[in-house]
Amino acid sequence: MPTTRKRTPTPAPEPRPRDADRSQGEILDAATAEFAELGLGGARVDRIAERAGVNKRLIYYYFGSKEDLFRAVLERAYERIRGEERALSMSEVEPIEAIRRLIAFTWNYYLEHPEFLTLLNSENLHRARHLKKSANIASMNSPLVQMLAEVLERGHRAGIFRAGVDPVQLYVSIAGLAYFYLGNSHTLSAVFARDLMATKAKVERLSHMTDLVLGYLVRD
Amino acid sequence: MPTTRKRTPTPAPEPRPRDADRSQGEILDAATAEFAELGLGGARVDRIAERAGVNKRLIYYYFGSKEDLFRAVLERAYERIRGEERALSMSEVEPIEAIRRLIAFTWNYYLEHPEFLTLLNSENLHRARHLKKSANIASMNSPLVQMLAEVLERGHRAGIFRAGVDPVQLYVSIAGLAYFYLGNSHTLSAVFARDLMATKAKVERLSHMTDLVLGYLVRD
Amino acid sequence: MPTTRKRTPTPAPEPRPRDADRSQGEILDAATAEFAELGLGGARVDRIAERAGVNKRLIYYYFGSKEDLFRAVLERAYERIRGEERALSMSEVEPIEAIRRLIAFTWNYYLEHPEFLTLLNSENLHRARHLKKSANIASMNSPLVQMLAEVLERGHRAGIFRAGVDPVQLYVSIAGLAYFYLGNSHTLSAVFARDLMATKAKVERLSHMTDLVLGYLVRD
Amino acid sequence: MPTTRKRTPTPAPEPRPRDADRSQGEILDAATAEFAELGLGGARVDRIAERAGVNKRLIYYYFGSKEDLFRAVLERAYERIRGEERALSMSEVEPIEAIRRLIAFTWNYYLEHPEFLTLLNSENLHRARHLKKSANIASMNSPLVQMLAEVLERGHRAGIFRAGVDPVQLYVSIAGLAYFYLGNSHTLSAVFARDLMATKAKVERLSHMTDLVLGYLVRD
DNA sequence: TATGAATGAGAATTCATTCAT
DNA sequence: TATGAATGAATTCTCATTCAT
Repeated sequence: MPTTRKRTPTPAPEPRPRDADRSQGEILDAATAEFAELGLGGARVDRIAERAGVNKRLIYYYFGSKEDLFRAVLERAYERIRGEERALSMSEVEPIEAIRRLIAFTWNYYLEHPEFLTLLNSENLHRARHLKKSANIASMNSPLVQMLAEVLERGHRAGIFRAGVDPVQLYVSIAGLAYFYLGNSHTLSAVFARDLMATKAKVERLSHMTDLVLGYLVRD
Repeated sequence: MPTTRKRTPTPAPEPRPRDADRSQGEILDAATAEFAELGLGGARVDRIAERAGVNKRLIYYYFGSKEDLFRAVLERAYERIRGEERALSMSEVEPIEAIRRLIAFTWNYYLEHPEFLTLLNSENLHRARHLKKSANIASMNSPLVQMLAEVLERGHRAGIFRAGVDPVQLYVSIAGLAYFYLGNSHTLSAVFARDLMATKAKVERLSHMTDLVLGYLVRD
Repeated sequence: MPTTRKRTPTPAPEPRPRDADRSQGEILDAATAEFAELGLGGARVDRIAERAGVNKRLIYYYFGSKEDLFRAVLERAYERIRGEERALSMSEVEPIEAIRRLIAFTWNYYLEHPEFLTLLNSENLHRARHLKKSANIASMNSPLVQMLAEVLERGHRAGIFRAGVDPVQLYVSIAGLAYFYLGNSHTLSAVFARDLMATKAKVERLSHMTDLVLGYLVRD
Repeated sequence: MPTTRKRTPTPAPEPRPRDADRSQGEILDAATAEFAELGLGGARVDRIAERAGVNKRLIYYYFGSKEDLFRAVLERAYERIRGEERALSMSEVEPIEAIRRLIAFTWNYYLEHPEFLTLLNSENLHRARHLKKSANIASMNSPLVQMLAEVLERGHRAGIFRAGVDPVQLYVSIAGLAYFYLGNSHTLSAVFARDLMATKAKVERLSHMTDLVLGYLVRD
C-alpha cells in the first residue's frame, strides 16, 4: 500500500460495532425465520447466528438458551400482530363493513406473515409450553374479540345481524378459515393438485370466507 | 454346570416372533405417536424403536430412513382418514342432515385423531416434501369433495341451499373451522384463559360450526 | 395365463437351483470385485451378496466371515496368476525374447486384471495377515523366478547378458515398473495432468520398460 | 466442604491450551497415521481424535468430514515430499551422481515415510477422488521431473547418457522400483519366504535399482 | 459487548453377524 | 442348500452449550 492509505489501519474484518439493541433485533429476526422454516426441533442455533451475522455466543449472552430464544420470538410475534390488530378501526364503520375488514385483515396478516402460522403450529406442538411461561400472555388477548363483540352487538341492535353470536367463536372461526387454507397450502395443493397460492385462488378464497361469514350473520 | 439344571430355561426377553407385517405395523404405530407428539425434527428413532418394542436396526431394515418412515406414517394416516370418509353416507340422507354429518364427522375425526393434525402441520412445515414423493397422493384426494358437490347440487335443486357454492372451498372451510380450534387449542386456551377442550366448550364449538355453515348455506 | 402354461406352477421368483459350486463361484466373483473396488474396509457383505445374487446368509455358510472370504478371494487371485505364469514358455525361446515376453506378460496381466493390484494393496495394508494364514502360500511362489533364473543363466552363458543379476530382484523390478504405473494411474494422471491410460501412453510405457530392462541386461 | 481443603486443585485433565494451529496439526498427524495404517475405510474418526488427544468434535469443527480430513492429510503429504524434493541438488553435480542421488532419495523417502505409500494406495483405490477435488494439485507436480530432464540432457550432451529418454517415464520407473518393493514388502516377504526389510536386503535393493537404471542410461 | 476454540451427550445410520425356518 | 427377519455394537456426524480471552 504505497500511496493510498486506509483510515483505519486494520485490514482485518471490521469488528461489528457494539450495539446491543441492534444485535438483539437481528438475532430475533434470524431466529424468527429459522424457527418458522424449521420448527423448534429443526432450528439450529449455529444457523441462527450465521443468519444474524453474530457470534453464536452472543445468542446465549442475550437469550440464555434456544428455548428462551424461541419464547422471545413468540412474544414478539404476538406483540406485533396485537399491535396491528389494535390499529384496525372497526368501531367507526357500519357493521357489515367492519366484518369485512376483520376478515380481510386476518387473511392479509396471515398471508404477509406466514412465519406467524408456523410459529403457532410449533408452539401448539409443544402444548403452549413457552407461552405459558411468558409473563405477558394476559395482555396479549386479542383486542379483536372486544371489537368484534361491539360490532356484533351494534349490528344486532340495528336489526342487521342475527342474535346470540359468541364473539370468541366467531373470531376463532374467521381465523380458522384463513389459517387452515394458508397454513396447509402445501399439502392441500398437493392433494387437490391445484395451486392454492395462485393469485386468483387467493382472491376467491377471501371472497368465499366473507360470503360464508356474512351469509351466516346477516338476517334477511 | 454338571449337576444343577435350570428350572426355567432362562426368562430372557422372549425373541420376538418373526412376523414382518406385525413388526412393520408396530413400528408405524410407534412412529405415528412419536412424530405426532414431537414433529419430524423432535422425533427420535431410538424412541420409536423403544415404543415399538423392536430393535432400532429393524426400522432401517424396513423403512430405510427416518424421512422415509415419516412418509410411510403420513401415507397411512391419509389412507385411514380416506377410508373413514368413504364410509360416510351423505348421499342417502336429505341435504341438511348430510351437511350436519359432514361437519360432525370432520370434527369428531380430528378430535379422536389429534395425531392427524400435528402430522399435517409437520408436513406443511416441510412444504409437503414427503407427500410429493408419495406415489399415491392422487388417489388420496378426499371423496368428501365429490359427495359434498352432490349434496350441494341436490340441496340447491330442492330450493334449500344457495347457488354457486364451490365444494372445495366449503370443504376447506369446514375442515378449517374444526382444525384451527383443535389444533391450536393449547395456545388458544392460554390466550383466552379458558379451557377450549372442556366438554361443554367442545359441544358449543360443534354447534357454532354447524350454525355457521348452515346459516350460510340455507336459503330462507 | 389362459393358454400357455408354465412347467413349474409357482409364479414366484424361481428359487435359485441348489448348486453349491456355482453359488460359491458367484460369491467369489462378487467379492473379488467388491474388495478390489473398495478395499477390505470399504467392502460390504450386503453388497457382495447382492452382486452375487445370493442371500447374505449363504456367504457365511460357505466362507464363515468377511475376513475368511477375503482370504479365499486372495488365494484364488494368486492361483489364477500363477496358473497363467506357468503357461509362459520362456525356456523355449532365446533369452532376449524371453525377457520381452516376461515383461509383456506382467504388463498385460496387470492391465487386464486391475483387481489383482488393488487386492495386493489391501493385503499389504493389512501386513499380509490373510496370506500368512493361507496354507498354500508356499506353493504359490511364482514359477517366473525359476524361469527367469534359467533365462538369465542361459543369456549369460551365451555372452548376451551381464553377470550377477539376482532373478528375484529383477522379477520384483519388472513387476514394480508395471505395477506402479498401472496401480497409481489415477493419482499419477492427476498429478501429471495427462492420461496415463490412453492407448498411446500404454504402448510407450511397455516400450520404455522393455528398453530399460534390456538396456541394463544386454552386454555390448 | 467447610473445613478441609484440596491441596492440589484437582489433577483433572488439563484443558488443552487454545491453539488452533496446534490442534489442527495434531489432528493431521494422528489422521495421517490412522489412514496410513488402516486405509480410508478402516480408519476411525474416534481413534484419530484419541490419537490426537482432542475432542472428536474438533475434527469436524476444523475439517468438516472424514473425507475432507483425508484430503487434507493427502495434501500435506504431497506438500512435504515436494518440499524435500525441491531441496535435492541435482543440477550441481555430475549426471551419474545426480541419478544416484535421485534414486537414493526416492528410496529413502519411501523407506522413512511408509505412510506416503499407503496413503497413495488408498487414494488410488478411490480413483484419486480427493486429489481431484484439491485445488493445489497442479502446483504439486514433482520438481524432480524438471530436474531429471535437465540431468538427462546434460548427460547426453556430455556423451555419457543415451538419447531419447523420457524424463517422466524414467521418474515413474525409479519410483516404481522403490515403491513396489517397499509397499508390497509384506506380501513379497510372505511369498518369497524371506525378509525383504532386513538391512542387508534393503542395501542390496538400492544397489540393484541403481545398477538397473544406470546400466540402462550410461553409454559404453 | 464480542468471539474463536472446545466439548459431552446424543443422533441417525451402518455393519457384520446370527436366528428361525 | 437357501433365505427373510432380527440384532448389538459400532460409526459418522450433530447440536446445544461452555470456555477463555
